[in-house]
Amino acid sequence: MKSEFDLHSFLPFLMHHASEKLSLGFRDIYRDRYRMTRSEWRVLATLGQYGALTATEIVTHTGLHKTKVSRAVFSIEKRRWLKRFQDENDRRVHRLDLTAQGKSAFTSLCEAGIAYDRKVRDFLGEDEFKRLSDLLKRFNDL
Amino acid sequence: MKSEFDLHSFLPFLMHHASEKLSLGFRDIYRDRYRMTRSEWRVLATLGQYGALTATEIVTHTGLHKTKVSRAVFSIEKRRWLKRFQDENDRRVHRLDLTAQGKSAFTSLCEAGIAYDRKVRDFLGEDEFKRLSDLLKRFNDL
DNA sequence: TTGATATAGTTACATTCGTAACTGTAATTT
DNA sequence: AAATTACAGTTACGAATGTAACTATATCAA
Repeated sequence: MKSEFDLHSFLPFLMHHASEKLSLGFRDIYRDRYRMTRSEWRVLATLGQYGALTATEIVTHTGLHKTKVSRAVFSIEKRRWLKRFQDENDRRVHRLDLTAQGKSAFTSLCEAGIAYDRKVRDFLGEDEFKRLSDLLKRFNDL
Repeated sequence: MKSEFDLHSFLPFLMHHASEKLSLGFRDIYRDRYRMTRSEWRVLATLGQYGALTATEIVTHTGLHKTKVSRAVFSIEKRRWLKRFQDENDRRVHRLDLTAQGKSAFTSLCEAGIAYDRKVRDFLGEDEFKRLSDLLKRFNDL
């Protein structure tokens, strides 16, 4: 009814759509190539990038819920893509470290990620791409 | 490991985070005020904005999966916020129309939406806000 | 020290989700 | 008109999710 409100111009709606489009485009890759979920991909990417971490550190890096991390770690472990090492000083903690297989999957997906990134960059244009990235980063402070 | 890939600069990741931040900020409002889910809010907003529609039309407008629409319509109907009218020419189809209660909930959430929009606009600045909206719209063509 | 509190990580449970299969109706082909 | 195909919408089912409760360990306070 009347009112100045328009769902299609509402930023949360707009943002969600763009985000889904973008996420799903890349999800097809890790899903088809390795049958991975998004949580699994993120955990793999974080471990690949930073080396051995604890589950809590992965939560901090990714913003994933700790139960998602717990489950993702479990299923990555089942594939033998990572190993746990109990921390000697604090026995609650496990260091999680990618195996050679895990690293090689990570490398393969990194390449795909870089290619995907290039595709999006070409689509938006270099300047706009940069502008968008910067704008999105500001939301961390919202 | 080496490689130029950085998850925190990866656009799908960046976008997802910004999107979640933004969506959840507004979700708190319709969730706390009416115990609604995101799908329900979107269906309500679409019917509120466009008047009576069929489920399929709602799918087209919102991009929601048809099962989500089906379920959201069912639960909005249960609250007596909408009524169904069977189409006379095509008995597969139902026109969905908000009741007075539904309209008043829509109006109330519209106001909240406009206020939220203003908040985000103030945060980003008018120019940046506009720029971001335009950039996001481009993803429809990706 | 012991008792209380905090933290790392997992698990149980109820809810939500997406895929695919289904029901009922309409449109098209033979 | 009968058979086939297409479409609107719902439902069944398995997978994924979030909340809250839990286990085990560590830290802090009395």
